[in-house]
Amino acid sequence: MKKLVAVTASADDACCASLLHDTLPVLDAETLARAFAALGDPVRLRLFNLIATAGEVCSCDLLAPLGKSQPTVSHHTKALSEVGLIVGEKRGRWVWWSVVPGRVSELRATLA
Amino acid sequence: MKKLVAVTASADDACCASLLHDTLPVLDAETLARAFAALGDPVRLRLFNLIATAGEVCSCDLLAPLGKSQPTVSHHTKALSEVGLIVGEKRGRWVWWSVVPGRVSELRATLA
DNA sequence: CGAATCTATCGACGGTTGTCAATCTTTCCG
DNA sequence: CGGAAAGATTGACAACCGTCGATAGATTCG
Repeated sequence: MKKLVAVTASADDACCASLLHDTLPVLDAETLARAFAALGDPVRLRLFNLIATAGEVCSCDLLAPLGKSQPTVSHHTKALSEVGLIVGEKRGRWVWWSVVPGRVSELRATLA
Repeated sequence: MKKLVAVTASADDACCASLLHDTLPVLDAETLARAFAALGDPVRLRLFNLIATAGEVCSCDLLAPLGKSQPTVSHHTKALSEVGLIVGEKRGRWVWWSVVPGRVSELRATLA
């Protein structure tokens, strides 16, 4: 562990002024990272992109474009919805998925 | 596997028109997803944010704010640089890290 | 009610990942 | 040269993740 405060004036033993403070609170980082991680799988990223492009998509139409089994697609939609990136509305037998614009904006703002 | 084309006019056996095509090429999704995954760890997201905020940071100043061991920080900087989000310039004994704006823009564009 | 269909859950398996201690490499300076 | 310091690499281990088959739940239709 590095010492946090230089008591004496000897600054030549450090490469720079240091004392960086976290602009991203640890708790927020945890939540944001979980959202980024949700997009960190190629299948899920394409899934997210399909929904974002189409506006509203039902699960049954995601199997063919993604080339994955039904349980796998269900697993991924759950992962994306758990971090708030998409939301599903059940209409009859089908579930219609759409993106949550506000949540996406938060991620974009983190990359400013 | 679901049939991709409805030969007959019986559309009542599907919930919608389907025939979604991938707007995100599979290969691009692979690369983009790896970048998002790199931001999908809380420590790495804070690390990235520290560098983005400070503009230029040397590795030795990242240990204290992150509270992680030197090998772990090195592991994370490597992960971020391998996906092109940050780049390190070696000056003498130290390595100075900075973000790659173009790469970050690509990620932001994916969230448009 | 009963059959059919869409979706979610469970269990399991193989692969990946975050972490640290120990060690090696590179660079500076006396 | 030789010691010191920064950073990278290696090895190991526990935890997590993507995937699928099988199964259960929910909803519509006959």
